[in-house]
Amino acid sequence: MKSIFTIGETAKIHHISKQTLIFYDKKGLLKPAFIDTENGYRYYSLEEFAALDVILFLKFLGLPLKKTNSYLTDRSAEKSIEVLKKQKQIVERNMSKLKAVRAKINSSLSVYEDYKDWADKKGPFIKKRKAQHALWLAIEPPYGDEQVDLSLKRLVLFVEQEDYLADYSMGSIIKQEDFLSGSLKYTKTFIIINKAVSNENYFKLPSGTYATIYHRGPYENIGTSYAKLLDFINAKGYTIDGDIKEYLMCML
Amino acid sequence: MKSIFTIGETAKIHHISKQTLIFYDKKGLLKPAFIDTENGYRYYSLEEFAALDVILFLKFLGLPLKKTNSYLTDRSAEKSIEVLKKQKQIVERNMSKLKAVRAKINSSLSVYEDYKDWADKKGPFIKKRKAQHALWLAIEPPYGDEQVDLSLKRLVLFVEQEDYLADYSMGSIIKQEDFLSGSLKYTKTFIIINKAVSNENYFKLPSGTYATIYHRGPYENIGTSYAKLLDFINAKGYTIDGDIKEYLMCML
DNA sequence: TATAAAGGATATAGTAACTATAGAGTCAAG
DNA sequence: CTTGACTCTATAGTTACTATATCCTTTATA
Repeated sequence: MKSIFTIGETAKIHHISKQTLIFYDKKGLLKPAFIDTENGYRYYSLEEFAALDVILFLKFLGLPLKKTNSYLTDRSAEKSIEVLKKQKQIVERNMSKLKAVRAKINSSLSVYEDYKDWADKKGPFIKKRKAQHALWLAIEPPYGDEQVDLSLKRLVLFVEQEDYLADYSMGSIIKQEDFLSGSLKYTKTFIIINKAVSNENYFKLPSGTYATIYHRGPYENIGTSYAKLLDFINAKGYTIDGDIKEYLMCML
Repeated sequence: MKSIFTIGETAKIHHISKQTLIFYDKKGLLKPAFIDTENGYRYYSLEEFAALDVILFLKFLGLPLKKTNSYLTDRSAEKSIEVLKKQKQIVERNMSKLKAVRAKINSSLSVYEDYKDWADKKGPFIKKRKAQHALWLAIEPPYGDEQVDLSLKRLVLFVEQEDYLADYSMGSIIKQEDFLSGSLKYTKTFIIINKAVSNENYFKLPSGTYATIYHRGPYENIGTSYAKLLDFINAKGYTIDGDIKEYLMCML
């Protein structure tokens, strides 16, 4: 049994271009079953199909062609099993990466939907929020913009090599008493991470009901937004539980 | 708040090279927040981090940089949501592709493990097999090698554009009565697919107990393997139920 | 304050894995 | 026997970096 296929058929069946097959031939990755000595036409058989399947498969997994080549040079059941097992691991890794990405998309989406919903209302509103994991860092006196910046930068650099950074969702914290007295003094910064970690600077942003306002425009005017928020809270007769968190939001 | 980071810090944090950042700058994909006019040093802020995150994210999803660029040129919550939703689809698609790949790996692995287990015994053996989906095609008289080839080729070409091709697991069928009378006449070919399809040529290879032998070496000697198989069946007093399936096996 | 290492800049060339195009020969159907 | 689909080789172009060389700037240490 040795069904033969032309280069065009082979390409079509595997959804690749003829040039790619010629390219693989030149690279020694996949030689045709034989070449017609008269006209130089390439002919492929089912054996090459199986090999090509492996090549495209490894390609899908992001393996460089050189490695694929070395895999294919000595073929045996043992080698095949080894390769397949390795691929299995890669697939699992990609799977979990994709899952993480999906989670990230969903969380980003909810933030944006949320923002879009409330953007036009401009005023403060009440929103139930899920608990979030975070790391905090103290801001040094005199609690000015520069100190806030430095603290945020340190936080980012700190979580740098860890893979638990959810996204660049971060901000600063104003103590409840300062907020109530109208003084907007930032004493801590925080950054949202994707899981609880054992670190003395870890804290959990509790789930609950949050009074929220979005501020847009020059940062100097942040005071007016906070004034509105305080008015809103007082008007509704709410009691504040915990410190005030100001999120930094960057458009995509 | 505008923490600034050097190119080195930015690269390190995002696990990419400085050159890549310079490259993105040149391509207009990601300009630094500002450039020091004195020394030409690039400085990045958290806003660029968010954008870079998106870039790397879309890159992970295999989006070409040009498209990423066009996405980033007009930023808005609406646009972000649109992009995120599109990405979500891509992620889902990749997920299901990976799942299919995993299934394929597992099935291939079981075939190879199976083969390895029995390869050295050389003789026939009994094996429980799961049900499989397949498509068959008639072989035209005089049922010679050439006709088998043509039939197999037709099968492959037939399932070409469908995405239900499990792998190139295929072969030919000998009728039970022909096998018992010692005449190895192939009357049908088949190809394994990954699901049931509504096609008149679809059939299900039932789960059950199969007497099996692996044949290696020149194809002309296949007769001796079949003889061994028949002896084995007779010696054990088994009754054959259904026709004989000969699988074509290609090493990876 | 001098100096060396670390980090920054530009510019150019090279790489992987194709893709596109040109120019010419081959095959198969009507 | 022609026409159109298919094949060949060869070369150039593309994408997204990566490597290398050469030089300038900043910063930590002697």
